[in-house]
Amino acid sequence: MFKGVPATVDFPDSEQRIITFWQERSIFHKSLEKDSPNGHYIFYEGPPTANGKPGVHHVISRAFKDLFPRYKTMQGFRVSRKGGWDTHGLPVEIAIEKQLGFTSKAQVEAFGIEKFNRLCRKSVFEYIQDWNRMTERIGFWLDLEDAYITYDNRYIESCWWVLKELWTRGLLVEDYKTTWHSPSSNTTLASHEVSLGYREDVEDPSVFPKFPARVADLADRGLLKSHEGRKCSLLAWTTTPWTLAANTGLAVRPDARYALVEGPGMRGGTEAEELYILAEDLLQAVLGKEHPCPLTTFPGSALEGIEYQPILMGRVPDSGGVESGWRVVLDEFVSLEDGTGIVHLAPAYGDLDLGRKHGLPTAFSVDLTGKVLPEVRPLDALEGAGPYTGAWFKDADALITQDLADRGLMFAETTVRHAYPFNWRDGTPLMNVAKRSWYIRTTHLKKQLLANNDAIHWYPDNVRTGRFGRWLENNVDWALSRERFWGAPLPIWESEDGEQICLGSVAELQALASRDLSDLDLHRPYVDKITFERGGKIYRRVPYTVDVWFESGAMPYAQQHYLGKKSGPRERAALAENFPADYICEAVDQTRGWFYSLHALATLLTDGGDKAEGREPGPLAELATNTSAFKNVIVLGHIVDEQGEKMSKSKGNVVDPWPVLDRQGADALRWYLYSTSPPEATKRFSANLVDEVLRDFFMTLWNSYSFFVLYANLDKPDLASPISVSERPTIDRWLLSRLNGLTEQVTDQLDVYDPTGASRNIRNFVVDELSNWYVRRNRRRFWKSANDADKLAAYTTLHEALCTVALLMAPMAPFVSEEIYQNLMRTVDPTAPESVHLASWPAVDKGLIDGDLDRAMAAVIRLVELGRSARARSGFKVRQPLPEALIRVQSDEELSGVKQLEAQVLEELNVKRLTFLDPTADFVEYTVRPNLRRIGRQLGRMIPALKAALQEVDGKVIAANIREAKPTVIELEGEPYSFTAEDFLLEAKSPDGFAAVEDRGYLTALNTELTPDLVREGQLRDLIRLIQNVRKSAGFEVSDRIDLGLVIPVELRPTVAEGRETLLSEVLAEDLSFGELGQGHSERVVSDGTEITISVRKR
RNA sequence: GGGCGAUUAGCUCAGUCGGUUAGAGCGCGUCGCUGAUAACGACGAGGUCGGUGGUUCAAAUCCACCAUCGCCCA
Repeated sequence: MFKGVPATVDFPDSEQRIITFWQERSIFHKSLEKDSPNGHYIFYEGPPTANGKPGVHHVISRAFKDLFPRYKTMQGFRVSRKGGWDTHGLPVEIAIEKQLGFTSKAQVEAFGIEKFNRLCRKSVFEYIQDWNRMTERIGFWLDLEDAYITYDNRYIESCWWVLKELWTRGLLVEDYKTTWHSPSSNTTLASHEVSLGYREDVEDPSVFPKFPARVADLADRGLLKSHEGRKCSLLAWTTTPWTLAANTGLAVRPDARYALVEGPGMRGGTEAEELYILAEDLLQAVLGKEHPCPLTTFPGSALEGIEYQPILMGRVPDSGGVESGWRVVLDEFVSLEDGTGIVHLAPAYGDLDLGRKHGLPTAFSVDLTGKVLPEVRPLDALEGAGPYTGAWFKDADALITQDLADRGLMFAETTVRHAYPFNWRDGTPLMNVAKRSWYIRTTHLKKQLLANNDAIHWYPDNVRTGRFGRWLENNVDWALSRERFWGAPLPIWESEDGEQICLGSVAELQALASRDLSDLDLHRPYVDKITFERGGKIYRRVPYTVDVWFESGAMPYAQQHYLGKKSGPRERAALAENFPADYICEAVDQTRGWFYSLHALATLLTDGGDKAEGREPGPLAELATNTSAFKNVIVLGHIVDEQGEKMSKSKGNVVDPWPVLDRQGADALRWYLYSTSPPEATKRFSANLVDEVLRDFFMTLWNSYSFFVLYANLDKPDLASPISVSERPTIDRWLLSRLNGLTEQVTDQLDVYDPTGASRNIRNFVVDELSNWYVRRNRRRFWKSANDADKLAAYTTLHEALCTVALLMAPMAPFVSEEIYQNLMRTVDPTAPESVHLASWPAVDKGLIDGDLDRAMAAVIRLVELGRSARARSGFKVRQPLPEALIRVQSDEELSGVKQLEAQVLEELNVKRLTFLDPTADFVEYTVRPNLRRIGRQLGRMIPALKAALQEVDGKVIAANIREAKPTVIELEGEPYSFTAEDFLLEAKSPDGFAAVEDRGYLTALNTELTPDLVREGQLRDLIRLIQNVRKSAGFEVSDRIDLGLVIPVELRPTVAEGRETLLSEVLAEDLSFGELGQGHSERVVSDGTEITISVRKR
C-alpha cells in the first residue's frame, strides 16, 4: 500500500518535512560514508562573505554547486563538501568605517587597529544564520560545521607557508607599482573604489610642451641639416603638467609617420621661427587647418634614441640610471587618436611599466600628500627650494604651464573635458603614482599558466580562450600587498637597513622571537608587535596585509591547514586526497578573482621547474605536476531583476529568495535556475517564471504520480514480480525505450556539465511523453476491472518510469525526487537505500532503446495531431466515431512502424479503420520541391532554374517515377540533369471530399460518412460522459459502485439497450433502471438538444 | 578606450553542417475534450530574427562595421 497522494500538493510544506527526514536520519552524513567504488570527486566551495543577507543571486551559485556533488555521489564517488567563509578585506573594513563615520585610514589608526579589527571580526558573521538557513532550505548539502574560515590562525598560517615557498623560489619580490593614490588621505585606493569615484566631464589642462631635441642626433640621421640654426622640438601633449618634472622619456609609435614642420613659437604666431616633430596624422589637429607642409616625413622608428633636454627638473633617486633617461623610445601603445603622437612618459606617475620596459629612470615631482617637491624647478633656476615647493599638485598645473610658456617651452595651452577619478569619499582628485609594493612574479610562469588553463574544462568553453585566456596572455605580476588592517598579514620582517626575511609558519617566528607564541592572534596589531633581533639588527614586520584574493586562492591548502613538509600526516593526506578539485562553480565576475587566484597559486606550487630558467620545482610538484587547482568549472551569468538591472544593495533591488521558497518551493526555484537558460546567460529573475515551472513541470509530474498511487492503491498490483518487458504491449516498450533514451541523454549531459539540457530533457519526457501521451493513452488500462497481465504491465511500466525519473531528477530537484522515491521505491522494496540520495544512478539498458519504435511513435503523434485538427474542421465531435482515417507518412519505414501502433491512432481519433497511403501513391496532386539539403551544394547556381522547372512539372509524374524507382530527368539551361527519389520532397495535397490536414509529408484525412451504428455509438459515449460527470458532482470516489437511473427520450432507448453492458461497466453501475432513483443524486442535463435526467446512488 | 558575451513573438527560450513555410512554453482570443491533471487538445492573433553592408543559387545562421545591454579591465 502506498501512502495516499492528494492530487494537489503544497511543495514547500513537503520540502520542510523532507529536510526534517534528512536531519533525523543523517542522510547527508551517510552519503559521505557510503561505498565509493569510484574514489573521490573533489569539490571546492568558493567562500562567500556573510556580512549581508543572501539574495536570490546567491541561491543560483549554491544550486549549481549542489548539483554535481549529488550526481557524483549517486555514481559511486565520495564527495566531501567542506564549507568556507571569506572574512577579510576591504568591503568589511569599509562597512565598519561607514559605521564609525570615518573617511580615511588615519582615523582608523587614531581609533586603534585593535578595536577596529575586533569590529570587523564581529561583523563578518552578522548574517551567518541567514546564510545557513538559506543553504539548508534550498537543499545545498555542505559541511558547515567544519567550514574553513579565512581569519582563522591556522588558515593564515597556511597562507604564510605558500608565501614562504614563493619567496624561497624568488617569486615573491618587492617593487614599484602604479597605483591610484588619494593624497588627501594618503591612501592607495582599491580599483573598485577608484571606479566609484570617476567623474565624467572634468575640466583639465591640455598642454603641448616642447622638448628641445639634440640637433646633432637629428642631423646624424639625416632628418635635419647639420647647419640648421633653428630650435627643433619634440612636441608632446599632456593633461597633467604637474608630472612634467618627472618626465624621463618620450614615446613614439614605430610604424606611424612623423613629420618635421616649421611653425611659430606658440600656436597663433605667424612666423615660422621654430621646427617641430610630431605625427603626420595630427598636424592639422595640433597646428591648425592651414599648417605648413612638412619639410620631411619619416617613420617613428627613425626617432629611436634621440636625446632631448628636460624642461623641468624633479627629484631623481641616486640609484636612478640617470644616464639612460630623456630620450625617445618606441612603443606600439602610442595612440594617434589625440595629442601629438609623442607621449610624455613620467614613470613615477602612471607610466611605470613603460619606464621599466624601456629602461627609463624614475623621477618624482610631488610627494604622497600631493605637495610639490622642493627639487622641482626650471633647469636654469638657482639652487635651493624650487618656486612651486609645497603647492598642491593640481594648483601647480597652472603655475608650471605659465612658467614654461614664459620660457618658450610651451607650444599651446588649452583645456579638455574628460573622465578623471576622485576620492569617492571626500571628492579630492587622485594621483596615479608609483609606490613600493610586493609582487608575486606570475609572469615568470606565464607559459605554464596558459598551458594549465588549456587543460581546464570551462563551461562555457569560450572563457578558456576568451575572458580567462586573454587575461592570462596579458598577465602582469600579481600585486599582493595592501596598506590595510583587516587581512592576513604579509609575513615579511625587515631590518632597519633593509634586510628582509619571510616566515612560513608561527614556529619559525617563535624560534626567532625566542618566546611562546601559541596564543598569538596573527592579525594586526598583535603580529606587528612581534620583533626580533638577528645578526645584531632589529627586525619589524612590514605594514602590509595581503590581497584577499590570495587568501581565497590558497584555500585548497589552507582549508587543510597544510604547511608542506612541516604538516602533520593528517593534513598531508587530506591535501593529497583533495587536490586538485574536479569541480567548482561561481559567477563570471570571479574570472579575475577566485578563478585566477586558485589557478595562479596552483600553477606556482605545482610548477615542474625549469632548469634553463634556473627555477626549482614547486613544493607540490611531487603531488601533482603542472596543474590548475580545478578541472571543471561552470561560469554563471548574473541574475538581474525583472527590469534587467543588476542587483545591488545600494539600488535596493536585491531579490529576497524567501517568498519564492515559501510559495513555490526550493525544487521549483532550482529547476527554474537550471533550465531557464544556459548557466552563463544573464538571467532576468521573475517569480512568475518560477510559477510557470511549478505548474508546467512539477504539477504535471505530481499528477502522474498521484494518478499512479490512486489506482495502485485500489488494485494492489504485485510490483515486486513484474512482467518481462518483451511480454508488455508495444506502448509500454515505447515508454521504456524513451525512458532509457532519456537516462542516456541526461547522463551524457550531466557528464559534460550541462544541467540545462538535462533538465529540459527530463521536463519534455515527463510532460509530453509520460503524462500527455503514455498516461492519457493508457488510462483505461488502469481503471478497467479485469486484473490481467496487461494491467500489471501498465502498472509496472508506469512505476518504473516514475522511479527512474525520480532518480534522474534527484541531483536537481532533491526534494520531490525524495518524496516519490520514498513512496514508490521504498514501499515496494524495503531493502532499497534509505534515501534517493544514497541510491545508485540509473544504468541505461541499451537493449530497451528502440529507435525505430521511437520514430514510429513520433509519427503516430504527428498523425494524431493532424487528425485532431481535421476533426475540429470537420465539425464532428471526438465522441462521434467516424468510419475511416486515411493517413500518409514520409517513408516506408515509418509506414510499417505506424502500422504496428495502429490501435493508438484508431482510439485517439475515434475512427473504425485506418487506410494507409503509400508515400508516393498516385492519390492526388503533389507539390514537388528540391531537397536542397541533399543536392543544394552540387547544383549551386542551377537551383533557381530547377525551382522554376519544378513549377511546370506534373507532380504525379515524379511520384510515378519514384514508385517505379526510375530517375527523373529535367533539362536545366539546356543540360539534362537526372534526379532520384531522395532528391525531391513530395507533398500530397489534400484529397477532395475528405476533412484532411497535411504538414511536411504527413497527412491525415477523415472519412465522415456516418452509419446508424456509428451514431448510436456516439450517443452512448456521450451518455457515459454525462453519467461520469454526475458521479463526480455527487462526490463519489472513482471506485464506488452505484445504481443508475435514467430518464431518456424514446430515440435513445435502442442505444441504451444495445450498449447496456458497456454502459454499466464504464460507470461502475450494478443496476440500471429507467426513472429517477429515490435517495439518490439526480441531475437534469441537456445534451445536443435532448433532455436527460440521470440519478446515481451509492450501493 | 580595450576585451568577452548577449540581442529571435508581449514574456522566457529553442533553432544542428547556411537549405524548403523560423519553432516551443507562458500569456491573449475562439472552439473543443475531460472520472489522473490547478490539466489537455484544435484554431487564431502576435516576428523588418537589433541595424547596415558584404559573401552565396540560398543567411536567424558566415564575414565586416554600427547600435543597445551586461560583465571584466583601463
